[in-house]
Amino acid sequence: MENAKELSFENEACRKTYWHSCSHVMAQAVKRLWPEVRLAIGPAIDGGWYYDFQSPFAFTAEHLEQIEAEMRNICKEKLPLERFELPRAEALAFMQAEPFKLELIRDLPEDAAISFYRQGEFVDLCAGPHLDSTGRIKANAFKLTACNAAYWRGDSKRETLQRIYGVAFPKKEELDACLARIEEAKKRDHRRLGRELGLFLLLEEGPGFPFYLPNGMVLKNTLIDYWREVHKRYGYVEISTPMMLNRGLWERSGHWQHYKENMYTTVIDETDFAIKPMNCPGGMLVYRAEPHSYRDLPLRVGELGLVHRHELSGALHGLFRVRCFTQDDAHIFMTWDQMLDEIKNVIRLFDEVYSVFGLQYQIEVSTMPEDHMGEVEVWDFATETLKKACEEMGKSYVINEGDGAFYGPKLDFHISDSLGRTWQCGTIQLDMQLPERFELSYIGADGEKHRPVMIHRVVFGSLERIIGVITEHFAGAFPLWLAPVQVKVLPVTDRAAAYAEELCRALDRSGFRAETDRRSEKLGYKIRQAQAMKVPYMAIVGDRDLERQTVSVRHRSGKDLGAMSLDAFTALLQEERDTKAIR
RNA sequence: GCUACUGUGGCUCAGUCGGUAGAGCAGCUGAUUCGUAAUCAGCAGGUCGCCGGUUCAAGUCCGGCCAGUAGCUCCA
Repeated sequence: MENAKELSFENEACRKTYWHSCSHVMAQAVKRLWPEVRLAIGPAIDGGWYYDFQSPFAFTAEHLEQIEAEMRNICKEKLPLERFELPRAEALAFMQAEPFKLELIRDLPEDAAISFYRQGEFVDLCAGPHLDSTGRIKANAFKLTACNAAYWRGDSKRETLQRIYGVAFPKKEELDACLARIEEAKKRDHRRLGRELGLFLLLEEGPGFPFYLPNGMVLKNTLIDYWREVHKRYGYVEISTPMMLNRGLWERSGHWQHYKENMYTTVIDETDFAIKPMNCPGGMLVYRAEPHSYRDLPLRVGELGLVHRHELSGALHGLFRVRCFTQDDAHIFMTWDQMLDEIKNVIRLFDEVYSVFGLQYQIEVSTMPEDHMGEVEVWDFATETLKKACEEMGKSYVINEGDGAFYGPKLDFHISDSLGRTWQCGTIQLDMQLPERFELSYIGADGEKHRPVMIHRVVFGSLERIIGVITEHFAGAFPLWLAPVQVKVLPVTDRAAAYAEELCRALDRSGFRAETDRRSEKLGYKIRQAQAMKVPYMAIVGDRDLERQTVSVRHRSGKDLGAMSLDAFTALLQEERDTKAIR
């Protein structure tokens, strides 16, 4: 008989089975400790499992420890997990004490075989599969990581349940590594780094409205410079549309009817106005302002648009989810024939941008939702074109069934950072509706008016989100080209202060962001502070350097690059900056 | 918005059974001039998130708001 060590954790199905059994063991432990707690559902998820409970009291960290202890007992008891089936009526009777389970059973098809799993005194409604014994679970290699609220069936109008999350591995060392990763992620939290590095501020006076500090502004502007350079190369033009437009415009775009809850509105001269939550309607007006020829297409119009959305207070999260942000938007107007090539062109651009940051990504194709507008055939064609573009670019993708916008299917780019966490940033959304609503047209080769297709796309998602992502990805140690301060000049004594200032000015003239730390502190102290600010290079100058007209260069990695001439140092910096190297 | 939790000087935290606040770091001043991750001394800084209640007395108890954290919902 195989033992737990031989369990394959390589494949997803095996991991999910293991975690699913863990969730049953956890539920069993909870029922042993507090029989009055009601069971909802407990699936395996990416990286672990959860179980939702309805409990008369709130679970705390102490409760989780109690549950873990009981789970270890259950593992030691080596209870076999046995499957059995019951006809519907008996199943309902059997689960009568569990109202959530009853609801689940009632929602199963009339003729479905209703399966259960038993382990000792505990039985749960479950389709399986499971491990054959609770003894297979490594008792020292799991942990209950969190307890939080969740709605029954994900519906905010229904009961609020308590969800307990857990992680488990076949070996204790893997659990420890996982917990260490969680700790590392905390250290990289962009909200903490944002404060420490002087990037941005979030204040009570403006919930969800970030303030940019000088260092954050350098970072943001550098990203914008790069964005403009790339987009120019890919054939984009740039526009800017107003922050506030009248009600008629938002009614035409459909936002007034469908998005009003999220919009900030006001009245000016007895007319309703709304602050833009999206840039597209303004972009439509620009397109419509003059006639277009098929020769102009594809027309790629970029806009770094500042948008405001009244997000739910509980949804706000650092720079990842704010109420005011700059989308690196672009609207591309084209013919149906151009769609495939144009989408490939956008994917190419995304590829280039993400690789500069050393970010990997996974593409998701979101297909037609139930609540949609337009003909099914048009949707099919558009969706197939998105898939084909990925395939021709050699990109794999997963399908996200029914998750498209009501106006068209989309490609979502899920970026994964250096800790393997994923973030949704880039998206390419086909829009078959706005050109219709705004009656956009172009004159074809046949001299007739035609309706263009449009795509919305963002690479960064928003400047705020990408700043948050790369701050955590680089743990605040930005590559030279992005670093707010690139060189810190550190005089060892006051005798070298003037020389230090001179060096700093020379670096500035060469286009580098350099600062001098002239305080009469010891060198070690100044280095410590420069390190804390993650400044890429420290240019140390003392009597020796003064005498030989050199600079002693230290990299933030701790590496001492020794004394060199200013020219040599500048050349080194230039090479690293211009290649956007990650060091 | 919902559930749970949190809210003390710029930051990290202490404050015991309610008796009108402490530390370290950062800051400022002075001394020190010291070559690769913390020199020493002194000074200054808080109506304890806000409003109300209980009490002779509230940072400490109660209520309501606000903000934040974890998640749910939503999403760039």
